[in-house]
Amino acid sequence: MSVIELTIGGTRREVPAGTTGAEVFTDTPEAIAIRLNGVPADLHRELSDGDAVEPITLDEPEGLDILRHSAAHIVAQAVQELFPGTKLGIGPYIKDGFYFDFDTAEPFTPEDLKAIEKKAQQLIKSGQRFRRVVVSEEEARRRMADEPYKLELIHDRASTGDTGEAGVEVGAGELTVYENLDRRGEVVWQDLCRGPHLPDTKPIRGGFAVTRSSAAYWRGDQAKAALQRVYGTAWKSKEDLKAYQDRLAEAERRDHRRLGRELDLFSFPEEIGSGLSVWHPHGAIARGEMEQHARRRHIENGYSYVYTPHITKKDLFVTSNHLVTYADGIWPPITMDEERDAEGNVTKPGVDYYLKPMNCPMHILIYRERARSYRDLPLRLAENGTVYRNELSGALHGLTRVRGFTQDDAHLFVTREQLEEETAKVLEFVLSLLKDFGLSDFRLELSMRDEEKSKWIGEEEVWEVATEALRRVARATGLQLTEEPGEAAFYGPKIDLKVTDAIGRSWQLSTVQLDFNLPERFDLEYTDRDGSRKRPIMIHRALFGSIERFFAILLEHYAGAFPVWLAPVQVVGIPVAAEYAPHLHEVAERLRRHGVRVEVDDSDDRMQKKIRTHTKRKIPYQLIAGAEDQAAGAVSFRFRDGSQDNGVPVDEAVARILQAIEDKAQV
RNA sequence: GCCCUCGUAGCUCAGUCGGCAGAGCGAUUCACUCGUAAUGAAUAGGUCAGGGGUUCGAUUCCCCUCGAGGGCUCCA
Repeated sequence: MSVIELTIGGTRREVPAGTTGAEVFTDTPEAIAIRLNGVPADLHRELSDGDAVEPITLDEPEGLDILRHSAAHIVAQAVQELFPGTKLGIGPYIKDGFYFDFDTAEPFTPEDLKAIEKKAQQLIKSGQRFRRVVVSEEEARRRMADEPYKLELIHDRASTGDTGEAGVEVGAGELTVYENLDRRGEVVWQDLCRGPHLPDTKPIRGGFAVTRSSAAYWRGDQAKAALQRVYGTAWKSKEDLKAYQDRLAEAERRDHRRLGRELDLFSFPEEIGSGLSVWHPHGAIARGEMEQHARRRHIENGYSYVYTPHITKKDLFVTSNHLVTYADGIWPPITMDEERDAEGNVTKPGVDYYLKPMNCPMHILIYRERARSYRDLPLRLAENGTVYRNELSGALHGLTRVRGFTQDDAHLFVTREQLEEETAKVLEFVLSLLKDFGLSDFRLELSMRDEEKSKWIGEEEVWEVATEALRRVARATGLQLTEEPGEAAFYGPKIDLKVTDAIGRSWQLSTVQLDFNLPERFDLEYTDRDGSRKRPIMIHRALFGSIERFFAILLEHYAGAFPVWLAPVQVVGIPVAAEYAPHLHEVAERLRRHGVRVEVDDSDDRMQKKIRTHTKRKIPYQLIAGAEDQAAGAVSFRFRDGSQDNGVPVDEAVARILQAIEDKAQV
C-alpha cells in the first residue's frame, strides 16, 4: 500500500494513499469541512501527497458559509419538490444567511414560504448526505438538461472562462455537481455547484429558518428574467439563531422610522411627496442642536459659511457636467419665461432651471467671483446645503434615502503643496466632531483610481501624489484602513469613513473626496507667489453626509435616548401631588434661565402614570418632588433606567444637569 | 423604475365568506391628590388611502392612481 505525506494542522504525517479529510479528522467531530491548501473543501475529499489540511468548524465564518450554502441547496430541493417545474438560479451564502433564486410560474406567497420551510426541515431531519461529483462539461449539460440557467452558466464558462458572480456555481477549476442522497443512498436531487458542502444535513438542524422572499433579476440585470428569491438563515445552534432573531428585533425596535413617529420627531406627509421630510418641533430641536454645534466647530476650524439657492439655470450643471454624469438623479426642469402664440407654438424659448443635486458648482462660483491668490488658500467654504435628487421610488427609505436632504457640505480649495496637510486637518476634524456625537468606532476606506486609463481624468502624477498623501493621512489616524483599488470616482481619489453603531451595524458617513475635474471645468485659478497662474485642487467634504441620514443613524444608535444636550426635552418635573407643583415650577424656571429645555407635568395623571409616560418619551431627567423634597428644598432624580437619586438640593441638581449638558454626557 | 406584500380612528391592530364600522392606547371632560412604569368613569373621533367598475347594495370582489414595507436595481 502506498503512502502519502500530509501537513495536518501544521504537523507532517504519513497516511495511506486515498485517505480523506474525514479520516484525518476522526478525532475532531466538530469538523464539517477542511481547508485544503488554504481553500475550503469537502470533508470527504480524497487527499494527495503534499497537501496541507486543517479542519473547518462552525465556529469560524467559513464554516458558517458552508452551512448556509448547504441550507440553500436544501431549500432549492424543497422548492422543486413542492413546485415541480421550477427552474434553478443561483444560491449563494450571504451575510447571516443565504438565498436561492428560482424561476417559478407564480411568485411565492407567505404560505408557500411556510410550506418551503417545513419541507426543508423534513429534508434536513431525514439526514441527507451531500456528494461531490466531478463531471465533464458534456456530463454537466446532460445532468442539467432541464435547467436553462445552469446551462447558461456552463456555456458562459466554456466560452469566456468568465464565471462572474456565478462563481458559487461554477468555479474556475473543474466542473462539479453536488448530489443530495437520501438514507438509502439514492440521488434525490442535484445541482451544479462548486461547493464545498457539509457532509450531511445534520449540522443544519440547529438554527435554520426561511425568512422572506423577493424578486431578483437573473444575474442582477434588469433586462433579464425576473426570478423569485427565497432568503433563509442558518446558524450553528438554536441559541445562535435566537440571538440573530433577537438582533433583528432589536434593530426593529430602534428603527428610526418607528422612533420618529413615537417620539414625534418628523414625518413624510403624503401630500408633500415621497422622500420629503418635515421636522416636528422635537425633531427640530435635536437637529438644530446638531447643526449649531457643528456650525460652531466649523467656524473654529477656519471654515466660512455661505448660502446658495436651491435652483439654478441649466448652464451651471452643463459646465459641471452633472447633467450628463448624473442625469438620472436630477429632477426634471422647470421652464421659465417661455412664450407661445395662440396656436401654442413657442415664440420665445424659455430657460430651464433645475433643483440643485449638488452644492459644489455654487461654491465654485463664489470662489471665482474674484481673482484669488495663494494668500486666500486654503479657502474653506461650508454650507448646510439642501439638495434634491430624483431617487427611484423603490430606493426610498425613511430618512436614510430621500429625495430632498441637507448636506453639511464643504468645499476646500487648496494648492498642491497644501493638499496633504489640509486633508489631514479635515480628517482629524471629522473624527473629532463625530466623537462629540458619541460615535467612536471608525474605519477608513481609501478609494484609488482604476487601472483602466479611460476611467479617470487628470495627470497620473497628480493622482499618485494625491493618493499617497491620502494614504499617509489615513494611516496617521491609526484607524483600520482598507484600500479599494478601482473604487475612486473618475475625478479623484477619496477617503470614506465608516462608523459602527451601538448594535454593531456599519454605516458609511463622511467622505473626503479630492477633485481634479471641476477646477478644470470651471477654469479655476489662483496667482502664486511668483505671479504665475495655477489651478487649485478641490476637496469635497461631507461630514454627516446628509444631516437627515446622520440624524437617523444617531437616533438608532441611541435607540431614541439621546444624550442630554441633544434631547428635545431634557428635564421633566413630576409632582407627587398637585400641591407640590409650584416647587417644581420654581426649579424649572431656574433651569430654563440657563437654557435647559424643561417641562413640569401638572396633568391629572397619577404620579406613576407620569413616570411611565416620560420614561417612554425617553426624557433624560425626571425630577420628582413631594412633601419631603419640598420641605428640604430638594428634588429627587429618576433616570431613564429607573435608578434614583433622592433628596438632591436644588442648587446641586441644577449644577448637575448643566454639567451633563456641557459635557455632552449620556445619562 | 421592477417584483411581491400592504393601506380600517392620532397610534397599534381586530373585523366584514358583499347587508348601518370595533378594541386598546392616545385626546377631551369629570371625580380622585396619590413617593418612583398604566386610578376610575364619561365623551368625542373613521367617505375603511383616492378614483373608476361589477352588484339591489362595496370598507369587503375587479381595475387604475397615490402611498408604505421587504427585496432587485441604483446610491454622484
